[in-house]
Amino acid sequence: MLRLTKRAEYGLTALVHLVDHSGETVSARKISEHYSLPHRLVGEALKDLCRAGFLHSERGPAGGYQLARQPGSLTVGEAVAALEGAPEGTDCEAKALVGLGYGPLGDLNVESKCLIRSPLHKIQEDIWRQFERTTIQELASPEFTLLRNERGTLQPLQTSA
Amino acid sequence: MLRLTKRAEYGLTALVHLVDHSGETVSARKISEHYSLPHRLVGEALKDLCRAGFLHSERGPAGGYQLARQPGSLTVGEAVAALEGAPEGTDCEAKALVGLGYGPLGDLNVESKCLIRSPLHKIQEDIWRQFERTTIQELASPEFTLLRNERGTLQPLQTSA
DNA sequence: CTTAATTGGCACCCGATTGGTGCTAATAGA
DNA sequence: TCTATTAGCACCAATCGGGTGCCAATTAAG
Repeated sequence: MLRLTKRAEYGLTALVHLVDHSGETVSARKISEHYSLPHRLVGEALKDLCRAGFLHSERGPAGGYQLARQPGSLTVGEAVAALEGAPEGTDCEAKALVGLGYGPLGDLNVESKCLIRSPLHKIQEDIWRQFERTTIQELASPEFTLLRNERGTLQPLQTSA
Repeated sequence: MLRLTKRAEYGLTALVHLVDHSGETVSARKISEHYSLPHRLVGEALKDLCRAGFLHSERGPAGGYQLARQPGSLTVGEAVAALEGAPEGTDCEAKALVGLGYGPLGDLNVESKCLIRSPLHKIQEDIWRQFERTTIQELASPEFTLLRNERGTLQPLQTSA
């Protein structure tokens, strides 16, 4: 539960590989063979990342993919969103709309249920904030992450907040 | 993606209701009707929570459920674990074991893939830490949560760390 | 020019998971 | 006795995710 899809896992793995091989043009087959993953799915994930503009692609026998952005500026959140789609709002939001009169169910006091919405929504937001705070640079070089951990795992970055 | 199951959603909703009606014995049917949810599934969720020891149950026409623990000491993580099962480790862990020689695939350099494991695992742990830091008391009374937010959303609790 | 290896873009299948229900006990109040 | 509840399953149907098939477009190498 609360797990990432294989598509996201493969995509992040490929991103890490591309970070470790910056400048090279690496094919989906190379990546899949290197990590012993189904090469077709790795290809699909790479297509997603390419469609999102995170990668450059070249066709042909010497083709492959290359990072189009700096590893430190591409976040896990962006990548996961491109690989799995944007986080869907809880359907409780829809019911909140119903409670506000946008639906056919008027007299049900559904709104009281949605007392639960905001805290759960907050948790979801915290999760995503975590994703958006982690860059693929940190994925590729764990020591980078370890440094940040010494300062406090969940500490907000001082620049923004 | 990264969503909770309906079972967990209904269970948390029921817990919030029981917090708001502390001392009363409320039946699954009452809760389901109040929030217009499928009463059988609400019942299943309540059974789970009861099996986990979070609720007291009484049978018979006047039966129902009651909180067995203080709302401030029952965390969302505990409830979700009881409703959805414990968080399964990434199968990348299994592959890490393979990389260490516990499996039939020896020469694949799978371990390099698992460079991605620790950061992703860390993210998963952060998510769970978030769940275990949030109590159903906070779910039931959002203003409680708001107070905590003013002190910094992701700040570790000072008691433990 | 031909061939091969790649990306691009779908459609599709199959197995697992999930939402939801049926059924039958056990309990207990009216 | 009757009824409304919890307890514990088994089961079904729909959705979703992992994975594959297929074909077109591109491009390097022969």
